[in-house]
Amino acid sequence: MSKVRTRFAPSPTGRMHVGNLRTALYAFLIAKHEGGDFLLRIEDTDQERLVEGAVDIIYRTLEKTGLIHDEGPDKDGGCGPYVQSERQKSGLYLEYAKQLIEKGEAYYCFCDKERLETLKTEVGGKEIAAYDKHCLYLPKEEVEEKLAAGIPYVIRQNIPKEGTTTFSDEIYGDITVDNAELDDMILMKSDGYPTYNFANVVDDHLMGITHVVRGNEYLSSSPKYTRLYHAFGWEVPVYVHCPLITDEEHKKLSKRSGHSSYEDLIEQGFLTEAVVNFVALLGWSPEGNEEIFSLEELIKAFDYHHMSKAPAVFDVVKLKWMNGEYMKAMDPDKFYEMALPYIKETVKKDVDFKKIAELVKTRIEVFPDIAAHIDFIETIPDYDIEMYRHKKMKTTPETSLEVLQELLPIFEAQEDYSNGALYAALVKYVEEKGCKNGYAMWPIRTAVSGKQMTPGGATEIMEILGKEESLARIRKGIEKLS
RNA sequence: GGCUCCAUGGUCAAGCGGUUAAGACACCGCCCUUUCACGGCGGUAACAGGGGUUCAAAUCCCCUUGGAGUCACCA
Repeated sequence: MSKVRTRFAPSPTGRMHVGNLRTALYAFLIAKHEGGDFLLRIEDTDQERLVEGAVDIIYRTLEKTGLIHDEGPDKDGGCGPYVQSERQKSGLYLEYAKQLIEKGEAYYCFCDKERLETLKTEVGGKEIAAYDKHCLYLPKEEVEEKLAAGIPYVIRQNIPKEGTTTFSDEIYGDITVDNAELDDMILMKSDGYPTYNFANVVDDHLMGITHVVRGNEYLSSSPKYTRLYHAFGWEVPVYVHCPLITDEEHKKLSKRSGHSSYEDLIEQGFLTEAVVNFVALLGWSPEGNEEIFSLEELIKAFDYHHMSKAPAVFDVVKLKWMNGEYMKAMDPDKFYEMALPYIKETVKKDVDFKKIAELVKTRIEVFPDIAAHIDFIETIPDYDIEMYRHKKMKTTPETSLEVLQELLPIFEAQEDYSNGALYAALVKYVEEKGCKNGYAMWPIRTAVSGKQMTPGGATEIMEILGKEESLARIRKGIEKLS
C-alpha cells in the first residue's frame, strides 16, 4: 500500500472555523497515524472573497495547534505550487478542462446572467437553479465563432440525465444518486479561474492525495467529483467525510454563536491544547475511557473507522471543564505567565501576583474567570453583615464581632505575615478559646475579602493583602458590626 | 420542495444479535476541607414511534416521525 497523503485545503477568507480546524486535525491524524504526509494547499480561486491576512491566520493556527504540514506553499515537496492562484497562472486547469471537453465530459457555455436567471425557481424560500444544457447542443461552428469573438464563457461538466452515480465513503458507506439530480456544475469560471470543485479534484490527483478528508457538507456534491475522476480515468481517493459540528440549536456552527473560530476561543481564554483535544472528540471517540489526549497521544490512538456519523453539538460547558483540566495540569510558571495579564487587569496594587496565580490556578476554567475571583483584592466590596452568619461554622454577626475584636490585637502584634505564620497564630487563638477553626476563620475571611467565596482561606488572603491592608479591613469589619 | 445523510440520557458518546445499556460534561446528594473550589463517594437521567426477521433486537430490514446538510461563475 502506498504512503498515506492527506491535505488541508482552506480558502483564505478569515478566521479558522472550528469545523475547519477539526477537519484539518483529522486529516493530520489520519496521515500521521500511518506515518504519512500532511499537506497544506491554499484554495484561493475566489478572488472576490479573499481576505487580506487570512493566509497568515492559517499558518499561525496550524503552527500553534501543532498541525505541522510536510508540504505546502512554504515547504516544497515537489508538487508545487501549493497555492491555486499560482497554479492557475500556468493554465493548468484550463488544460485539464479542455481534455474533458475533447472527451465529451464537459462543454463551453456562453449563457449570460440574464438567461441563467430565467432558469431559477423558488422553492421553500430558496432559489434553485438547474442548468438546462442549452450550450451543450450548440453547433461546433457556433462555439468556435463565439470563442474567436471573445465572448465570455464558462466550462461545464457534462453529466448525463440517465443512470446513477455511486461513490463510497469510509464513514457513510456507498451512496448512490440519480444523475438527473446532478447539475452540470461549472468547472472553469468566466474569469479564467477554476471553481473549487474542479481545482480540488485536479490538485488532489496531481498531489497524490490518497485520503480526502472534508466536512460532510460536501457529501451531496461528492458524486460530481467522483464523475470527474472517472472522466479523467483517475483513481478515486478514499473519502472520509466528517460529521458536522453544530451549535446548541443543532445548526451548522456559525459566527453568531460567538465561538465559531479558533481565534474566538483563544480570545475567550481557552488553551490551544484543550481546544484541539476537545475538537478531536467531536465526532470521534477513543477506545478507552480516557478523554485527555495530547496531540502525540491522539496520533497514536486515532483510528478514523471509529468516527461517528451524527452531527455533534459544540458544548462550550464541556470545553470549559476540559480547559480547567489543562489549567490544573499546567506548569506553574507557564500559567503565571499566561495569567498575569488577566490578573493585572483587575488588581493594580503592588501585591504578589505569583501567589495570586497559584491560588487561582485550580479554581478557574478559563482565564477571564480570574477577575471575579480576585476583584476583592483591589477594593473590598460593600458587603452585608449577614455574610458573617454561617450555620455550619456556627457564626453570627455577634460572635464574629467578638472574634474580630479579640483577634485584632494579635494580628497587630504579628510581624510575620506569611500564610504559615498567620495560620499558626490563628490556630493558637482557636485552641485557647476552645472553638472550631471555622468559628474564627469565617469572620476573618469575610472581613478581609467581603465575599462569599474566595480563592483560598483567610490567612492566604491576608498574606497577599499584607499587614496594613489586612488590619484596615478587619477594623472596618469591626466598625460595620458594632 | 427535490436529493442525501443522520437518530442511545440535556450534551459528547461506548455498544456492532444474548450487557444489570459503559464512561465523560452538566445537575443533585454525601464526605473531606481554612469558605468556595479541588478531590473522593453515590444518585437522577437514554435506545423517537410502529411493523417485521430471529429462540433472542439498541444492534438487521421496512415504514412513520423528527433533525440536519445540500441544491451559486462560494468554498
